[in-house]
Amino acid sequence: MSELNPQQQLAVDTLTGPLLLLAGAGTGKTTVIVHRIANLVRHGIRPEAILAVTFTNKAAREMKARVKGQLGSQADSMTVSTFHAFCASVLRRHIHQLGYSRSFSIASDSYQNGLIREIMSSEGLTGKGFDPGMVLHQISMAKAALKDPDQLENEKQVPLPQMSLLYRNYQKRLQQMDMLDFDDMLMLTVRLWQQYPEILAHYQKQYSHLMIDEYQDTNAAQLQIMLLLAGKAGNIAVVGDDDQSIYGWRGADLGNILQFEAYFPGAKVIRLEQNYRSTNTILKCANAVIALNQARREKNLWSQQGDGEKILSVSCADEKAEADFIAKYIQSQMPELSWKDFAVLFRSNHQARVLEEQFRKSRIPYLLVGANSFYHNKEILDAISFLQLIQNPSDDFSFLRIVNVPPRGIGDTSIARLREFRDITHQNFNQLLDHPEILEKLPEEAAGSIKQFRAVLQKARSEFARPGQLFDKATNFFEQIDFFNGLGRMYKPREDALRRRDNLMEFLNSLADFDEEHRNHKTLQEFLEAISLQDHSDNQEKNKNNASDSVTLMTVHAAKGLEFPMILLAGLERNIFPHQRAVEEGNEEEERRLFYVALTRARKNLLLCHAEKRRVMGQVSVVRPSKFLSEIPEEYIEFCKPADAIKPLSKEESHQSLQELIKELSSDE
DNA sequence: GGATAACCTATTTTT
DNA sequence: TAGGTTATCC
Repeated sequence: MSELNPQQQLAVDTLTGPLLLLAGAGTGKTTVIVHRIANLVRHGIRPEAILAVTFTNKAAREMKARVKGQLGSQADSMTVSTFHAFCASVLRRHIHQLGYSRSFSIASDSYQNGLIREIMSSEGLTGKGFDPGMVLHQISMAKAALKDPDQLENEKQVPLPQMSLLYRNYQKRLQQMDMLDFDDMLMLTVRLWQQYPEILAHYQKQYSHLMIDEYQDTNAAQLQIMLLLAGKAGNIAVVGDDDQSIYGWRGADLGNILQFEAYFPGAKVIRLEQNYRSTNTILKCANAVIALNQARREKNLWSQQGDGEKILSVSCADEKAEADFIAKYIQSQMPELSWKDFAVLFRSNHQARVLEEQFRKSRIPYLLVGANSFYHNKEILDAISFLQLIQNPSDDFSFLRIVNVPPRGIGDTSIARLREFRDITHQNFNQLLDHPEILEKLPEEAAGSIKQFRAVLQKARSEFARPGQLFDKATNFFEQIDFFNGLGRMYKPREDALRRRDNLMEFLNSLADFDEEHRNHKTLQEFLEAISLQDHSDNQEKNKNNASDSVTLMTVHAAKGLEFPMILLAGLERNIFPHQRAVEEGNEEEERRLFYVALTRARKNLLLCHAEKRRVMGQVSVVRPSKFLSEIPEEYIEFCKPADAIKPLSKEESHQSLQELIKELSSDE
C-alpha cells in the first residue's frame, strides 16, 4: 500500500480527543497506527509522551519496529508495551502503597491452578462437581470486572455457593506469598490510581497521548486504566473491530467498543472498510454472515481485488475422510502453490489430531501452532520454581513444588508437619526453616535434607542478589546443588529423559540469552518477570522461521490477525462450530464472529469442510452441517463431494506419483 | 516413594 | 480415543 485512502488519512490526521478507529479485517490498521504516531511527533508531541498499548509482545515489537522505520531513533523514547507489562512497571514502583512487596512475583497459570486446587482441597471441595478450572475462570472474570469477593457474595448466578470464599482465600494466599496473577496486575493498577490520585497524576502528566490496539478485546479493568490515564485531556485513540471480538470468555467486554462514545464523550468514530487482503466474494460472504449479529456496529468490507473464485463447501463421510480430503486437496494444488500458502483451521484443538495423523501419512510438512508450550513442561516448571523461590522467599508454593525434587527424603509427613506450624505461626515455610526447634520436630532424615536445602537457598540468594552474570551464576548454581544434574538423573530410566534434559539445557540457554541481550545488567527478578510476561508463542515464531515451507494447522482463535492465500476450515458442523457449549451459554454471536474471523483470513480461496459422521468421545455419531454454512449467500458458494473438489492428476503426474510411491515403499523399513 | 491401575472427561487460552 | 488425575498397592 503506497498511500493512504481517505479514511486512513483522516485517522492519521485526527490527533486530539478520543478517537475510535473501527478497523475491519485486512484494512491496514497497523499502517494507520504507525503513520498516526509519526504524525503526532511531527506535530510536536514528544515521543516520551506517547504510550501505545497492545495485547501481545509480538504486536508491541512489530509496532515499535515499524514506528522506528518511520521515525528512526526517536521511536526509542516512546513507550510501546502490553497492558500487563505496563501495569507491572507501574506496580514495581508503587505497589508498596497497597501493602504488597515491590519485589512481587507473577503467578503463572500452572501456579494458579495448583494454588486453587490446594485451597479447594483444604476446604473439602474436591471430586465431582468441583472443577478448579471453572473456579479459576470465575475468579478471573470477577477480577477482570473489578469485583472483589464481597461483591461476588451478593451475586445470584455464581455456579458455586463457595465462590466468594474461594476467591477470598485465593487472594489472601497470593498476597501472603507476594504474588500477583495476571488479573491482579490490571486490577491493582486501577486500585492504586483510584486511591492515590497523585500517582495517577504523575502518569497522566508523563503520557499525554494514548493509543490502544485490539480494543475489542479489552475488559472492564483495562477500560478503567484507559479512562483514568486519559483523564480530562482525553487524547486517546483506540483501534479495533467489534466483529472480531472473540475473547468474551476471557472477560473482554464488547460494550467497551459498542458504547465507546458514552465512556469517552465527544469521541470521533472513523471506519476503515476498504480491505486489501481478500477477494470480493470472500468479503461479501463475510459481510452477509456477520450482518446477522445484533450487537455490532454496521460495517461493510469491500476491495478492489475483483470477485475471485467461489467458496467451496465439501461434505466428507467422516473425520478421517475429511482429513484425507484436505491432504489430497492441498497436494493437488502443488506445485503451483507452496505448502506455506495453506492454513487448516478448526474450532478446537483436539480436531488437530486426525489432521496431523493424515499429514504424516501423506508426508505433508505441517506446523501445529499453539501446541503445548515449552513452559508447560514439568522440568521447566521445576526449574522456574527453583529460581522463583530464590527470588521470592515468601513463595510457599514454589517451595512445596521443589522441596523434594529430586527426591531427597522430604515426604508427606514432613510437609504436613510444616503446614501445621505454618498455620499456627502464620509464617511462611522459608521463615519456619530459621527455627531450629521446628526442624527438630521433623523426622531425622528430612530435617537433615531440609537444613541442606535451606543452606543452598541462602547461598543462592546472596549469589543472585546483584545484577549481572545471571547465566554463570545459574549454571554454577545448578551444578553445585546438583539440581540440574539431579533432575537429569531423575528422568534417566525413562526414554523421555533426554528430551527433558535438553529442555533444561534450553532453559539455561534462554537465561544466557537474556543476560547477554541486556549486557549483564539484569537481575533474576527481571528475568522471571520477562518469562512470565513473555508470550509463549515466541517459540512458535522461531519454529515458523526455521520451518521454511509447511502447512499451518491451528485453531481459529490462533489465526486472528494472520492471512493465507488459501484457508481450509475443518469440522464445520453443528455442535462443533458453533460450539455446543457456547450456544448453550448464549454465546452464538461470538461463535459467529469467530466464523467471520476464519473467513476473513483467506486472500484468494476458502474451502469449508464438514463430515457426515464423526467420532465424538469414542462414539461414532451422525452429525449435521453447521448453521453457519447456510448463512452464506447461495450465489457465492458451491457444494460438492471430495472427489469433485480435487482436480484429477494428469497421466504424466499420476505416473510420476506412482513412481514416487514405489520408491518410498521400497526405501521404507 | 514410586509405579501401576482405575477413573473421568473432553472450547477457545493474547498476558 | 487419549489425556490427565486420583487411588491403590508394594
